[in-house]
Amino acid sequence: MSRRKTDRRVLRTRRQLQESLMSLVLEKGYDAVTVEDITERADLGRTTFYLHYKDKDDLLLQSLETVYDDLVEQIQQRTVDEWVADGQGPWTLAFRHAADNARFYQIILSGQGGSVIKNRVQNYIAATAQRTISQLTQELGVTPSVPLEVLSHYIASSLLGLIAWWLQHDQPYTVAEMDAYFRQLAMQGTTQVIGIGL
Amino acid sequence: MSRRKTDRRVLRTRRQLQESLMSLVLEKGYDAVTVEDITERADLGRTTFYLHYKDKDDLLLQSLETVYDDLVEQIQQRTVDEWVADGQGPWTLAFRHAADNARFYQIILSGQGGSVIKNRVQNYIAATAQRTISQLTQELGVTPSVPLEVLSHYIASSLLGLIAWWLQHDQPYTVAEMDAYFRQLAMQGTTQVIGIGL
DNA sequence: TTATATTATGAACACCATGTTCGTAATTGT
DNA sequence: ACAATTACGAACATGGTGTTCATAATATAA
Repeated sequence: MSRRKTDRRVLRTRRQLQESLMSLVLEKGYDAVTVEDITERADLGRTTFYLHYKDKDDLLLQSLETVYDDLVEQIQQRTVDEWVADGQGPWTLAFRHAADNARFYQIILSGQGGSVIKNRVQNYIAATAQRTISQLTQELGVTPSVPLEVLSHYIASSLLGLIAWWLQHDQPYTVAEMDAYFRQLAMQGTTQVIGIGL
Repeated sequence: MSRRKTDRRVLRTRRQLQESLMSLVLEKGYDAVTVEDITERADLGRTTFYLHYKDKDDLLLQSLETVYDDLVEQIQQRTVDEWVADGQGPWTLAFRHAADNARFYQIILSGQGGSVIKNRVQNYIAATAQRTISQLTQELGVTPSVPLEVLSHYIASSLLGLIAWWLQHDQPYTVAEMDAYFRQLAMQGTTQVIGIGL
């Protein structure tokens, strides 16, 4: 007993299902993919799918969590001081990651993709942002004039919104440009960006 | 001949379908509503639905357009000077409109609601913002340091994102507070909001 | 290696929503 | 009143979902 998740079959099955979904999304879009499509490509019985996941959304969300583990590590490895020193922010990595998996996010973020997905990703970003900002303000001993939650969700939605727009228009600007634009908008505000004095 | 859309039956049918959808969404959510639900409540044959709309999304989108006509008029009736003079922006109306139809947008914007809906609304806001900003910069004779499209989509996504968060958390702040927060964030930027000098 | 528990299988099933067809009835504008 | 349009409803084909169950395959622990 107490043989938790060591069973090779389980790991193998889940990995195949995740890979199958990813590749199918790139070919047919998200909505068009059926559970049977997935299991067929994975060389598994359709019944097996429901042995591991509740539905298609469930599979995608768990897959994304796996994917994000890399990103989270990258972000958390750098200290706040380093971000400030670089004059960059965690969003640089976000733009890069999005560009690397452009076709995938183009579909997922289009809204065509699963219904709840985009919101989940946004909440994830917001939570990360909140942690970072909270840490930053404590180190500097300052107090934001806007509730932390409002602040973090503002950043998360604008960042994800820009990324979605950027990808859907086939990246009309480089990663560096988008990073610069976002930095100006988020940090200095639209007033200065537009060119109005104060 | 040339009796375009004057037929009472057509107008009556479409109005009933729209009203039925709206009320059903408030009761069951968006996904849970079926075409039969709609036609049943509207006292119409299911076949009739397909005589007017392609599917559920089609009906919702056309309904929203109707709803937005009011909002657009309100916004366009005020000149840029008036907005600047007030120290407000069109977003004030957006927060108010959202609050007035809170339960509806709570569902629609949750992502649970139709897949493409949220994106459409966002694009609509972005387009409106772009028109407004374009007009503003021409009057003032300034040139933004960020492409207009980037700017407008930044504003649109952050505004809609904040509204969505605000509604999903049952409006933890007043309209006035949210308006003030958004104004600070959008215009002055996060740097000043957080409390970092420059 | 053997025993036992776990997992994969595939056929079958019930279910439900979708979108279309077609002949008929009702209503409308002229 | 007449011709055109629209609403009707029953029927049908389609297709995906999620579940059940008996059976086979496979992994783990002893």
